[in-house]
Amino acid sequence: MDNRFVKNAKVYKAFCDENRLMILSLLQSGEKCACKLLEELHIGQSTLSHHMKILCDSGIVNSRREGKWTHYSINREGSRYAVQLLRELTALEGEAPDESE
Amino acid sequence: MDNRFVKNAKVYKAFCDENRLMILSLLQSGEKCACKLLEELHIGQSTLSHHMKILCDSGIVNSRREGKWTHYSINREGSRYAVQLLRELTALEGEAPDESE
DNA sequence: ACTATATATCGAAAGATATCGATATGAGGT
DNA sequence: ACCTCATATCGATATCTTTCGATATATAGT
Repeated sequence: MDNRFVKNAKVYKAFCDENRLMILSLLQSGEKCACKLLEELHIGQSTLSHHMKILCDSGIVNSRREGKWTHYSINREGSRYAVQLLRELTALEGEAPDESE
Repeated sequence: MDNRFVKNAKVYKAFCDENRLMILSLLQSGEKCACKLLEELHIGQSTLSHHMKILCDSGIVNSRREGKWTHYSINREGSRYAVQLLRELTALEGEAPDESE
């Protein structure tokens, strides 16, 4: 299997779990530390940490350590890449990849 | 958990498996029947059927029965929705959701 | 009605992921 | 040095996903 497919699949792992979508929606209002996210979600601390790792690995979320806290935010660069790649994945040949739509 | 998150997560299940990305890339050159897809992939027939079900359920792929054959194609409507939703999921509040970028 | 072909569904096994509680790490304060 | 708090990692378990081979369904041709 083309390794590119494996790598690209990983990007969308970020979006195929409902807890991670919830986390992303919480980050839309801006950077938040893990403890703040934890308050809003009904999951354990180690579970959150696991999801944050997947979100960061997929390039969709940034983490920033500041003292004891880890602050998370949506990564603009990674998000743009995910959107652009999705356009390409669903484009038809000969079509401009979904720019105008 | 907000049911919307569960539903949206399902859309991106289409993209988080390398075989399904491979299938999508095969469909970019146009509609193909299952048997044609099967030739190109190193998976069993029942496995392909399983992946096609997930792709159809996520709204990214259309199926069209014609006699013995089932023809699959990329669903423009569903793809546009997935791209647009991804923009919204990764947008920051107060920002136009990634239109200009 | 029988046969062949394409696809879907079923049931089992293997693998991956989500979840938890416990423990480890790391940073700050006392 | 010790303690506390925030987060990460570990190990176990439960659940979900992928995969397969076998079987069922559906269609077309004989």
